[in-house]
Amino acid sequence: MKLGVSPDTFPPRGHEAKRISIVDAAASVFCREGFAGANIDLIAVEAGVSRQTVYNHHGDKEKLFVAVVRDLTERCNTGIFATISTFPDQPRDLEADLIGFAVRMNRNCICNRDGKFLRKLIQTESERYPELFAEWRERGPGQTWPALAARFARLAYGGYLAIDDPDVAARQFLGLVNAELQTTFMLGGTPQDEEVLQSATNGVRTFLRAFGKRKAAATMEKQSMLANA
Amino acid sequence: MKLGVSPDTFPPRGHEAKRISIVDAAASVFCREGFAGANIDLIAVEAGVSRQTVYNHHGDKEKLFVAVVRDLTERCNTGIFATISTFPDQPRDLEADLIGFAVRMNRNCICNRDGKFLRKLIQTESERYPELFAEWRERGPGQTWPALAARFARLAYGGYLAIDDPDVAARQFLGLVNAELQTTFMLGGTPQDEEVLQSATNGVRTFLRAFGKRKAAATMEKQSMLANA
DNA sequence: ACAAAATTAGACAGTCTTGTCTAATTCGTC
DNA sequence: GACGAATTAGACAAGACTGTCTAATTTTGT
Repeated sequence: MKLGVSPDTFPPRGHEAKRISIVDAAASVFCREGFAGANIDLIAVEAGVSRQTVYNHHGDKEKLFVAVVRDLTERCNTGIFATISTFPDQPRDLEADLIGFAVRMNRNCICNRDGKFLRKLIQTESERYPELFAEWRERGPGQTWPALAARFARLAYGGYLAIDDPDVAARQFLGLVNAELQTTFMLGGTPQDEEVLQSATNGVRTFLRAFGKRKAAATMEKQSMLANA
Repeated sequence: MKLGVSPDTFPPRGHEAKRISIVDAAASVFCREGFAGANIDLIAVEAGVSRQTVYNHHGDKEKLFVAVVRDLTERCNTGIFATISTFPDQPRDLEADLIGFAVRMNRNCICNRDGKFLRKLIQTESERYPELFAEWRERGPGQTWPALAARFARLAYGGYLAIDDPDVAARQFLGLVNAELQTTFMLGGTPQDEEVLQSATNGVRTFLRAFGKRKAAATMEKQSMLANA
């Protein structure tokens, strides 16, 4: 039932541990019930602390909500940048490497607990906290899209892809790679590994049909490497 | 503030008019506040009826919610099928026609009032009403995706596109065409006409680079000639 | 082991909401 | 115009939740 840090039977020890446990439980409850439906008592129980401790740490429900979104944004950003750092700059097998990257992106950033929660909170409550989610937009997509676009630009510069606008290409890449998961995402579900792989494979193939250079560069490089060996 | 049918100052006349007015107001309030936060009094005021009338028509909050989702699903489906019927089966200018279709799809089905509301309700409350949204999945995407895929299949059969799997192509088409609107959608916003057109244009161009026949064939021929040289 | 700080359980007032009920009023239709 | 059905305003009980307070207990640092 409870995900992550704190089973109720083992109350978290230490000030910081409690803070994290509260934020985690709050994320879960806010997601399930929405801001209005979220019950502080339930959050407290789920975090394994008393209600008063929740108030001691975070003031009131609204401040707690803000803390949750900030925390999730930060953690998701970390994950996304970590994943972007695994982007195949010098691909051995472009198709396979891009599929692998797409799958990692999905599993580690979009389908994991933090990603699901943050996405749902954004969708659900963005109109109630415009400033908060404007902040998210800057620190989240505002940082990650350019980072990803830069990697595609490098791939194009290296002769692996024929791309006009790396920003557009980056967005289209993710759009393609997630094309078959949209309904599942809408319903808040988590796709099976198999579906993720399938969608990524189809997406990358289409992406390469549009932007690939017919493997000429890669093939020739591989051949020259073989020749050198 | 209020969209659509009933300004409070002109109470809706007639039984059916009231029912519609209530469902419309409820859709709006459920979206803004979430199920738990939605206030029946507010729905009544916004619908221009008394609270008791809401209960007379729909029983209780939960039944009202179900009625809202069913109504929105129905109306959205109608709109989507109407738009699909404008799909360019015998395109004059394939790129322009597909862009036009994509823009219509966005404006009439995704960005309009019903589309926005239904999407938000699905995202927000699907976990609370699994059966209801399973029903939506069947009657909505379950009907519309095959219909769209069939049009792409016809286009391929007519020699305009080189498509392996029309279902995949249909999903990738929408994924591409909306690729640049994702963040706006997440935040519940409505993109400007200009952004919709931009995203559709970029998306269709990429789609045709991947699946277009004449150009693709020509390009591939040129590339293979270069590779052979 | 001791003192300060943090945490706990529980009570509490105040507020809000849902769904029902009633009596008065308005609407649609003949 | 008159009758029955629909609608309205308002009161109401029952329940839920937030945020505060207190007194007792536990944890932490020294």
